[in-house]
Amino acid sequence: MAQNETIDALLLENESKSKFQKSDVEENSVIEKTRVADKSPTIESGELAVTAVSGQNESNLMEIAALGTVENTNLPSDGDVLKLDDQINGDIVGEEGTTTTVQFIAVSADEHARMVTAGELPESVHGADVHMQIPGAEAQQVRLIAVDSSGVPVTEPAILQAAAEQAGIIFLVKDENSQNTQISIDQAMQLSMTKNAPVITATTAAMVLEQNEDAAVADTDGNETEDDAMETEPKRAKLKKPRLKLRVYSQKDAAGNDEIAFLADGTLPLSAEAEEIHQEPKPTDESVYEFQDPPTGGDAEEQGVEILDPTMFKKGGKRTSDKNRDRRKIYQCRECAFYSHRHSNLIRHMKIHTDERPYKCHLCDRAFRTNTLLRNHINTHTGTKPHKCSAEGCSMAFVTSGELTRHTRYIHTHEKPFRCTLCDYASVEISKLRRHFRSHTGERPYSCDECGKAFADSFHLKRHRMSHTGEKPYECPECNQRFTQRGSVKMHIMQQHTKTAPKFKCEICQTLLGRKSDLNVHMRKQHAFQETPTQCRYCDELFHDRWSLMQHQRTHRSCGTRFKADQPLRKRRRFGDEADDEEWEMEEFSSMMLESGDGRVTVFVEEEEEQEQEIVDTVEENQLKEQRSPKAIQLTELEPVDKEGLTSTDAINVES
DNA sequence: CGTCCTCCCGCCCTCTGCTGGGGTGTA
DNA sequence: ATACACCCCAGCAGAGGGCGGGAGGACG
Ligand SMILES: [Zn+2]
Ligand SMILES: [Zn+2]
Ligand SMILES: [Zn+2]
Ligand SMILES: [Zn+2]
Ligand SMILES: [Zn+2]
Repeated sequence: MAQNETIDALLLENESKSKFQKSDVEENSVIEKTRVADKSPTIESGELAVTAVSGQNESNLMEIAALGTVENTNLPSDGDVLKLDDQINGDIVGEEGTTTTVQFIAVSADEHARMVTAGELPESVHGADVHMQIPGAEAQQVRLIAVDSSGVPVTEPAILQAAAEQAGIIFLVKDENSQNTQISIDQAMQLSMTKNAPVITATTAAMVLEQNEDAAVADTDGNETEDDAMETEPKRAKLKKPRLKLRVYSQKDAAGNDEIAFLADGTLPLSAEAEEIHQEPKPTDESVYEFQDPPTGGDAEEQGVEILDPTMFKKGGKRTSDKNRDRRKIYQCRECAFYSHRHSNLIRHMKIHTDERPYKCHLCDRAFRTNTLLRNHINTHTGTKPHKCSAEGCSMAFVTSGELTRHTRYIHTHEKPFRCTLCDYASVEISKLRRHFRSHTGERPYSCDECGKAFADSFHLKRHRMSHTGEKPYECPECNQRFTQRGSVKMHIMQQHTKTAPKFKCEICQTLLGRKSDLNVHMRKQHAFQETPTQCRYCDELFHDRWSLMQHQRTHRSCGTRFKADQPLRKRRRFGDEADDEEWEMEEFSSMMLESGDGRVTVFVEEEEEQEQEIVDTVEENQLKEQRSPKAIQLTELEPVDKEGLTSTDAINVES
């Protein structure tokens, strides 16, 4: 890679140690710094932070180095960390650790060719041709290459996939329903080599490694307290999953400007510049999105472990604040993967493995592990909420400052630091982004133990379970009928008792329906354009939608076979200039249009021309409009019209 | 240590939209 | 008389907003 290029890296740590991410505030600092540096904006998805920077290279080469580091360290064999590594390398833990670093490089096809020509890459390194969606940057078609730290191609699918997952890169192809389907990196590479390869989108995903039934990470203590007994399985499992962390750092460039750069983990020789960077010590913070400027710390390698006492391990510090890699002791819990470099924090942590709750509330029978928790709890009894919202007209107050900050973002500033890389969604909290992202990936971590149906959200599962128990928690105060969801009883009251439910009118046939979704069904059933027309059972006429056909046939019955011009005012738009195939019989319309004689027909026809091909599309457009602007909803509360009394004039008026 | 602050998971809520059986009008 | 059509409506799921409270980092 050329010098002076800014290289973005996704530095990844496999943190199975229950370290948590930084706050939204820290998150913001990333974004802000990025802007200060006048670089591309940074967007994070899930726990992954990616920074796209074009760098000083005037070519439009986009280089993104993503490191998925898979390493074994000489941890004790009963340490329950780095299970993923065990799985991948199959190495015996306890021996000198081995490290497999998979480097993903996104280059243009041209650059790829150049690298091969220049001997920087073996010819055999093939990549995945993907549409790379990097937040804040325009998506680019790139070739994603996977090599190890020596530049040797990595081909083992399991390692590739694990590294891609660690790096938080996911690959999506559109299925026949235009839905994104996630594929493995190996599949992406295979697909890329085929003729007529589909468009593969590579993007970044929230990463929480699913260890699934890996017994090694299963909860080992079984010491859940009564208070915790209601915790669900997913929660328990999740707590023990290895967590992947990503850091993005900045440094000053030669000119002293902020520059997004990366810190590698000491294993990857990317360039001279990169070497220099990752010799810098890493920050001392656990933040995923920590944005240090300049970098102040570096990951020290995992050090040897020596037993401090029977209840804890000690091993080398994973971070230092010292360029010389001063080795700080860390104290590891023997019950779980937690460790800390403060003994006192470990002691405090150990309380979660026992039922010890020395701090008892004198107002109720709850007890807590720490005094702070007790105090916060007592505040809920007394209503003491020291952190008051200062926004005008807002009387909310909170027990903690963090709650206030969050409230302010939700209600007042609408600041949403967490943005989806695949759509416009943004959220105040990262957990919401994770949840949202599952709607892109289709991931459904919460499954019903009764029927196996899986859900993307824990609440969905809980709500679903009621369908098995037959539980109907909500009751209509008027008629005592019971319902499964609150929304249902609300609707019931509006429709049955207060009669305040809005009506939705079909603009084609004036039918009034009680719900928008019923209108949708009506449109699909009655007014959807059918490619193959149906012939009137009494004459030769052909119709492309059911309602028109039925209306027409009605005229035969009421008036013999005499034609009557109460035809539907639906005319199929022409596809391009094709004037043939199954056009509406315009002659019949023209008499009717002349009848109206006020020019409105012309307007009607023109509007129809502007609309998309099919009536179905029209309906969908209307729905979109409604979503954008509630005022556009046709919420008429008119008296129901007599369906049989429709005339062509009525239908025309709908358009006005 | 005690404490403050940060960070996170998960709970609960609403709004929204689809589905399919029931009931009723109609041909 | 009866089969059919179709709106009505509860059931139920998808998505997102807002908050409570527990655990951990760091510091005095
Ligand atoms: Zn407020
Ligand atoms: Zn999205
Ligand atoms: Zn179920
Ligand atoms: Zn009622
Ligand atoms: Zn209609």
